[in-house]
Amino acid sequence: MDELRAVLLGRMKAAFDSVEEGADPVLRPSERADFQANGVLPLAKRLGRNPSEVASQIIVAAELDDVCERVEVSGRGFINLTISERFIAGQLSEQATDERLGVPMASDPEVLVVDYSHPNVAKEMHVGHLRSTIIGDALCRMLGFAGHTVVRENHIGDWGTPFGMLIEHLLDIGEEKAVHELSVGDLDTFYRQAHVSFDDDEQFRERSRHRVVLLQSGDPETLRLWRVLVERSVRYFDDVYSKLGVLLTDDDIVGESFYNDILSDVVRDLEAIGLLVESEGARCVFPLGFTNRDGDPLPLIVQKSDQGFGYAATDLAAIRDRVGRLGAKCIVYVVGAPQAQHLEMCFAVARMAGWLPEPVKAVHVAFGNVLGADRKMLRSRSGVPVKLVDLLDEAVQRADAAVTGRDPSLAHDERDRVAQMLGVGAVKYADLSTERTRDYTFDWDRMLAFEGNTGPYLQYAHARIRSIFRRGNLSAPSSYPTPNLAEPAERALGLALLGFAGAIEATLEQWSPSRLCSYLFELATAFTTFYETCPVLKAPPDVLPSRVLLCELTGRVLERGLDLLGIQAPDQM
RNA sequence: GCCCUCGUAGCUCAGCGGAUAGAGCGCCGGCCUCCGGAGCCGGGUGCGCAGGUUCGAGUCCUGCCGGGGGCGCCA
Repeated sequence: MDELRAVLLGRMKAAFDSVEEGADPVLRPSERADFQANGVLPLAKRLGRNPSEVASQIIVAAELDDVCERVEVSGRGFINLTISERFIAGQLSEQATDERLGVPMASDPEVLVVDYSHPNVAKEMHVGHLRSTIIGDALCRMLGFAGHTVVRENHIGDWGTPFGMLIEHLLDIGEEKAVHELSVGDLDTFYRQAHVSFDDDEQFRERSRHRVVLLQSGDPETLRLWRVLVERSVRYFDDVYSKLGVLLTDDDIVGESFYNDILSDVVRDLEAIGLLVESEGARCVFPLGFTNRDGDPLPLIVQKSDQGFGYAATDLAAIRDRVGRLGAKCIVYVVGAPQAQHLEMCFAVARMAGWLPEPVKAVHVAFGNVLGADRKMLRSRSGVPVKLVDLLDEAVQRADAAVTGRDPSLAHDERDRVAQMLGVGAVKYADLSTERTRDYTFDWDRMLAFEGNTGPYLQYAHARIRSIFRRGNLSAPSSYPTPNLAEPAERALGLALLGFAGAIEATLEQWSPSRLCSYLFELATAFTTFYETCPVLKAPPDVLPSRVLLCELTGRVLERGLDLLGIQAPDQM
């Protein structure tokens, strides 16, 4: 199905081509009409011609009679386009019968690897993991919906020197107690105590170092203890993921340890290519364009002076594996902004080594911090980072309080379910709706508000639609009429509905779920205006089916849109 | 010191080189015999500063100011 914007763009492009091959129409939404083409001015400038004359020529060439009811040149050469009601209505009929709601499948489906969440074994998940996990989740959902093959990879921290300390601590408190602590999700205590011992006890430090050696040399008992830590932690992560409602499963876990066996190959191959340089005892690659504070070349340390492998080695191995074994055409890293330089260096080295050959892309989807009311990194009263589970539990609790009493007809278990959807949805939406590169301030009252650009507002709009269907004893129509858009609110809602595909496209282009959030908010706003001015159940018989269609379609777009963000939409709330 | 990033209304945030820079919250004023008032309509002072590129700059470039981050063996 041809989406409205795509049709317009096609016509305009052809018309611009007829004046100058390849000229960009610069088609944009307009406040003065439905769309405007801004490309005339630069084109006329290049050709040294009169803008309004060029505009007229383009309008004739575009042949928009079946799409637009009004096409006019205004200002110094803008082309304003007003879509005809008939065309909008026709597009809506198509969208309504389309299971994909007008969203086209990608014309060039690719294999994409998305690296996100990556918690550390035996370490608490905090709000820092929240952003990576839900932004990554939303992107995976949208990429999949767009028809791409998405490989989710959860690169958990399951290897490295801290494991000497963690295993020794496990032995000190006893395996049974350790398993218990990890099982009930008390990872903070476990990790902190291990660290305290490491800091205070020279003997413990010595044992830890020795344990690292045992681990790396494959000592069976040490490996068994290591597995206990990993398995227990993974179970805990699963609990959090299930609370959060994200797609990640155990099958997506590709931890750092997965690459152990090929790290030496990475180093060997870098050496064979001649990229490896020994510096201060470490084996490094110096990619061009990176300097340290003295202006000297900055190394990517692949193998440390103690012969251990740095995380750069693991990251390089992962790139090679993802391109080579998985056939990735694009690798997406949903990782905090501070790692920008490290990732760029890894990408640069991988390119030099030929492990990231030209058409293959590597993208850093960076994000900012979650701040508390004091504008600093969100922390609990005691000053430690907030546990993700605590955050989610509180969200559900607050949502439950908000729902209680609002709708007495809800049964208790149903209310619990709704509180779950609202609370978790509110947290996710608050995060996703902020442009990801910015820091954002965490504020319970705002994110759980039922007004404004919030999760609950969108869920509410959806629930109202369902309510109409319940009250009117309506079911989803089996065939769709051509909608009547005589009322301005009907027309505006219709146009908003047709923007769904474009919103998803923009989101993926910029790897920024906030684009889809903005769209859904606009759609919900357009719906509420429609809802206020256009009665549905009490509508005259000739427009009733049309309004039912608009409601039904809006409900589906909202539900699908929220779903692509990883947010559930209850039928009542 | 160098590099990255952010700076938009009282607050929280949108703005893909285009016309008079938009929402939400809060504040003020309207609207309901009406499908869920958790609503709708109206009301406004703002792009950190200074240059530059452009027919046109919140958007691109340079410098400065301010917040955050990074800058060799933690991941």
